[in-house]
Amino acid sequence: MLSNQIISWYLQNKRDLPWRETKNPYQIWISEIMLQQTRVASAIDYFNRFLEQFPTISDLAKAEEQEVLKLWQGLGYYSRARNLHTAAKTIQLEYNGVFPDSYKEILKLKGIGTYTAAAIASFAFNLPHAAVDGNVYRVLSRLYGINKAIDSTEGKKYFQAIASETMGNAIPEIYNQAIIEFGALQCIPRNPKCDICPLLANCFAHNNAQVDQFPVKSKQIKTKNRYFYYLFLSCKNRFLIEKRKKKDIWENLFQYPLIEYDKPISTNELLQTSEWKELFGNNELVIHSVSENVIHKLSHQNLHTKFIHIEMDIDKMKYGYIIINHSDISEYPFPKLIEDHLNIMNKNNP
DNA sequence: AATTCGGGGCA
DNA sequence: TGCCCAGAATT
Repeated sequence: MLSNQIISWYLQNKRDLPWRETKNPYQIWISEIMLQQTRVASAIDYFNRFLEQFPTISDLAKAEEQEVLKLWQGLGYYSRARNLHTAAKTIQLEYNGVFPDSYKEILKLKGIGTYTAAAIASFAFNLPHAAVDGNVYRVLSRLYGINKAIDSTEGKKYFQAIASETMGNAIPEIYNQAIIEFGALQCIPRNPKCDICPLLANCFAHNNAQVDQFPVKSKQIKTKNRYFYYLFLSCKNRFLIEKRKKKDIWENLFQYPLIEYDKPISTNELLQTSEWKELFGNNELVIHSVSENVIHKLSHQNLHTKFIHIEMDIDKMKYGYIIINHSDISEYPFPKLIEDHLNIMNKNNP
């Protein structure tokens, strides 16, 4: 039986991962959120730090969002951290602090979709729900030669049904881990290890020399270019930041005052913009330096960025910005782009 | 149904 | 460089 073959492979090849040492639904929940669109290797340190600072649901629910985001700094997809915090407060209020133990209730929580609900339900409570993630799409599509697009509504529904069938009566908590691990280590995206695959004889993709044709995706990503001019306004050990509040990248993270333009412009042109004039008025300032163009690449955006280092009396800046000391950086969550610049400034001026 | 949300690893 | 990663929410 297929599920037994996969489980057998798993028991011989599985990795030791911190979230596999617990049945605590809270800890499993944290791991699953962190692992959304994120590699295992990237998540491990974040997982350990997070549980050290927030050992229980109650600790997380009582925290400030800013603390949660700070722990998430660098991991990306920050709505995960905001939703995690929201859901912790929901569990505290509506479930008396006890993590819900049914798929239906788990699915209601903010930031938990069908995959994560099935994962938690099976890993923590051994409930029979097939968890279908990117690994499972890849394994099943190759095994059965399924050419339905995994990013279409029809495809998702179809794969969910096939996944449930394939799971059969296998032990959910083990089977789900097994097929996911199989996809992560054995049936990997490029150059899968078919030469040592236990499912080789029954694999449609391999038997038809189409391993690189699965899974099928319909949409393709297109990237936009944005042009950021970050103003590093410093005076001795202090500088200005602001909180990003719009529904855009990095919501509720902090950054330097920003002038964004729809096309690249020179520093001289920047000085003529209405944004610049609005910002500084007649204040005296000295442009200490202008950085090289830093291209920060996100999945859907290329951020062409320059850091303008300006020395001035920052107490004369208009209301709306936060003046912080360099020693207080650890209290504010910053995007990687800003974090990198802060590290450079810190290295040059310790 | 299509778009948007980070950042890193790898051939 | 392009693709993908233990996806979900929003439009």
